[in-house]
Amino acid sequence: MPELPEVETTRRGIEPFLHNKQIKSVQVHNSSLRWPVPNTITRLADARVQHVSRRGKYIVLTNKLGSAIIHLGMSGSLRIDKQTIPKRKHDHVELLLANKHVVRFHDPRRFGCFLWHEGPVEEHPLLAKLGPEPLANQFTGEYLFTATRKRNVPIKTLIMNSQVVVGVGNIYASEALFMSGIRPGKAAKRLSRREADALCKQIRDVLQKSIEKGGTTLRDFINSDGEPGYFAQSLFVYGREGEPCQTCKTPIKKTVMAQRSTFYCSACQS
DNA sequence: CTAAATACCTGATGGC
DNA sequence: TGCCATCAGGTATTTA
Repeated sequence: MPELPEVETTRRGIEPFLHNKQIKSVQVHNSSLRWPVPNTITRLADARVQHVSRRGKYIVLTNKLGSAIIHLGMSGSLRIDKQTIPKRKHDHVELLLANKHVVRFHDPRRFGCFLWHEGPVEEHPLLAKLGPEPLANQFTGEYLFTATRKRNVPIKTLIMNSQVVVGVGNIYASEALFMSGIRPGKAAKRLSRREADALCKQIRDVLQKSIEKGGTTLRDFINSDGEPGYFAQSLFVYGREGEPCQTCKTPIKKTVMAQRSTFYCSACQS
């Protein structure tokens, strides 16, 4: 599921149920996620949740003892259920709340994680080396231009590198490059300053607009209210191989880059 | 240092 | 209907 807009949509969905709330208990049904869920995760229930935050695609739940670091991987979701609703297959972790609700972490492929860290969460190894947030002021055309210098990787691969900028996943990488008129396979170091400016702006715009619309739905994304999102219909190139470009009618091409499907218009993008 | 390959896992889909 | 191959929104880690 998760591109950054879905993660932010999820964060906003669970925040009202967790902010300043006391979790009654943490129940781990299957600890074999990408890394084992530690036994210390129960400390999440030992003090009120002070913050429900996000860094890149990581959702962070913080109390005075430490932080839960949650990632949804490829197929994960967090949702709010009534405790009377039976948990489903692949509901690996549950946070039982006082008000008869439960937060359920669901992840069929188990590429996600649910870790516990004590001390400043930004110092956790998974977070320490992350690049800027795409919607933060530090993410500028100048920054992106500098980051592309001497880099021979395809620009699509570069913008998906979380050490350069966080939160740009496979869907929105293709979309932002289309909106910028830049071919995904172009070597990063060949970008002009003007192209870097445009790409920065389009990354910000596509993510911001998607967050506003509540996230893209593909396959099994369920937002925290249990309702699917509804943004897939406004993608321009992703998943549209062979369909006419909405700008020039040229059929959209599909290629593979760093083992990921990549879509672009050979006429509009250079 | 960079870049590419590999690893983790289940489920949906399409061809035969 | 069943079986098999292929693909899927992520990213840390290993290898070159």
